[in-house]
Amino acid sequence: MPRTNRSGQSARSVVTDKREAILRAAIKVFAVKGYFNSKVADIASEAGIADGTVYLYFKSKEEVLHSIFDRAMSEFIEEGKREISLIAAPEDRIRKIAQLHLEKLGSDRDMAVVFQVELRGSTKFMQEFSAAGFSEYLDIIRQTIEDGQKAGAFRSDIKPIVCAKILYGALDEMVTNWILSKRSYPLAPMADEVLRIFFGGVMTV
Amino acid sequence: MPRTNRSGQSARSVVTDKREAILRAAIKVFAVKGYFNSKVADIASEAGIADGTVYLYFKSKEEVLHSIFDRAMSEFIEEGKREISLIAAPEDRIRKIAQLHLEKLGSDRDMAVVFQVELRGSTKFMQEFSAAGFSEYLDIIRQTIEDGQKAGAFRSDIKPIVCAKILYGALDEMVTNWILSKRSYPLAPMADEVLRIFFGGVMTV
DNA sequence: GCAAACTGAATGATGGTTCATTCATAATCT
DNA sequence: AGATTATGAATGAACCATCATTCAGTTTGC
Repeated sequence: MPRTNRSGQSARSVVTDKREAILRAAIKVFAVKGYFNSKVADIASEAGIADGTVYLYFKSKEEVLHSIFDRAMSEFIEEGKREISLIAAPEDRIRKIAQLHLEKLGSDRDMAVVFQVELRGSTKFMQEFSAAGFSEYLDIIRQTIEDGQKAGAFRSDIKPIVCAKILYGALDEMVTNWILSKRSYPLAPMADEVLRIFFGGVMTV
Repeated sequence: MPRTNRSGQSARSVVTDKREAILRAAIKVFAVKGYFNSKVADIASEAGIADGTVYLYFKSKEEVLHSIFDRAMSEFIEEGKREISLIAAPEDRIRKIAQLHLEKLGSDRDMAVVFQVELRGSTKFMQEFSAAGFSEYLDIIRQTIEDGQKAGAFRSDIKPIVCAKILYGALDEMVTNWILSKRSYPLAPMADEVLRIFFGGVMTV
């Protein structure tokens, strides 16, 4: 039962709303039960619609999962690029990336679970995701490191791409641990700890 | 058809062999198709036995996956502890851990895929795995860092546990990238690159 | 009143698990 | 030693619960 549009709200926005509702419901259901253990009926029920309605908006259960990734990733990349363009120093850019990464995932636990867990549930998904947004993200980090090397801020005896993977891996592990932790704590502040080691290393000077 | 026991080899070793065969087959099948997309029939076929035989050695498909983790992880931890006990300096111990981590996973791609991908396919598995071996592994790293801090080799303004997660996360990302990469390259040498940054940081001094 | 949106029961494929049966080998008997 | 019986590992066809997907009918919006 589409929401009555008192004003000029057209069918277009209703469609968007329902699509949105299905995606939100799917994120929640996937986060709790896992992709393979989630039934389409679960998603429909969570969204308060009939099973068949899901298929009016998505071709298949798998497409629902894909849509979740695509939307979240392109939003994230877009915001990231925008924020970064406002910052000059590579060092500060890296700091902003780390903060954004942890803020975004730390502010939506269900989404974080889907990203950290479901995305990695099959090499197939990982390959597809990798092709889609992940490699672009990694490349932004890589490029920033490279700029930092040219500017003399970062050591030049390390490969930028390896460096980018290390930072990503460290952040990623913070998120995974945060998800699995029984205790509840804010994720974003971990960025500082990660950066302190990433920038300065663990050895005493 | 049990192998004839010319000597004192009893049924015991036959049982172990077949269990082993099933586990090896499962690792291969899971690595290629993913846990949820693998049929028990696939595993049986790969092992050259009948479907039902799998259930003579394992309670369920899920127990097969669990056994893979348990065995591999306890072997790895055991070997790690042994090797580390021979080394005195915390810095060298960390180096050895990183090398072992990448050597082990780099020497068995199928096993690596199962560990990097299937293990993370559901929060349930992750929780169980976490309880089992992962937290012990992380704790070994943590303890080593702590020793290093006491010995004055590592900075004391960083939490050992966070530090351990960062190292683990970085190594883990190396493995994941190695798995997904189309190119084939040796994984173990990446340890040096990771350690250079982990120890010294990326900033110019 | 008709087109679009929605419903949810029915369908059909899938695949984990079971179990009646087979058969090679070991144990026992003569 | 040879014949007979017992054992239990192995088999694989069949069972049946589980969903993803479909579609004929209903409701809603204009």
